[in-house]
Amino acid sequence: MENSAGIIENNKTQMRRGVLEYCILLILAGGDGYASSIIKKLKEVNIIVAEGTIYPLLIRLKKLELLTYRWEESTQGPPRKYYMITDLGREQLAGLDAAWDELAKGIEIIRKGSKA
Amino acid sequence: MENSAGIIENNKTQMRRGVLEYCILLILAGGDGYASSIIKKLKEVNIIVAEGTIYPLLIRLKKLELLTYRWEESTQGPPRKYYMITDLGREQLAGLDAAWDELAKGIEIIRKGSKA
DNA sequence: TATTGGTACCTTGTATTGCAAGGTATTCAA
DNA sequence: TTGAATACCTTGCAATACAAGGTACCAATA
Repeated sequence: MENSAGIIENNKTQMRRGVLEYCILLILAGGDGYASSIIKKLKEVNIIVAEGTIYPLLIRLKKLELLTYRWEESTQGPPRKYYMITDLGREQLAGLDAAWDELAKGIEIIRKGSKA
Repeated sequence: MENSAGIIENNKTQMRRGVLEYCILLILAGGDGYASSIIKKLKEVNIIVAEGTIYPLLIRLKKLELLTYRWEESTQGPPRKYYMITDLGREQLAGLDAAWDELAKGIEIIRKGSKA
């Protein structure tokens, strides 16, 4: 699928890219969560992510020691892997905050310029 | 390079991803330009892009008929390929505007929530 | 007439990574 | 014991940013 009609959908996917790690760290900075709960939170703000995206991502962030996890029993099914942000994770998150702000600002400037 | 020290740099790259097509359309909506002039404009707002990124991208957008180009002589060197946005390009740009707004809004919400 | 520097174009190969699709395991209720 | 819901995870594909390397044009200078 590579006709111009599909560009928007494709680009939404691309825009999510790179922002996802940031979003996960943001969400976990506000409280522990497991894969499904994170997906749900993202969906609530219209950022749609697939399971196959989240799991490898959480594993990667854990390897980088930005996250850790603990197992917790659930009354609703199998045990859940609750992820928690680490101190290092919070440190990196601050950097990502700045990176996002810079990007958003840059785009804002271009946007204003393009209307002139 | 995949230690936690490199995460920020890596993520800045990832954040650019998907936003780049949007930026190029935005810039060209404000006036025609050629590869180097686009790179320069992006650099002015701290969005750093390599040549090897821009050229394939312009070619792709041209194939999708969001852009066209004309050759124009330069007094400063070889002729330049000036890209122009098409009507279809403007149409798609409107969609990308909306996609960006939605993403930015989503992140803003998560951000506020994570500080609570 | 070289040669050098600046500008501009483009391609190839690699690494990253989102996602669709497919798979396993646990709990509970019918 | 069967089915639905919930949770976990992996494999393979496709998209794409970038580093590195290459070609070509123009003007000034040696």
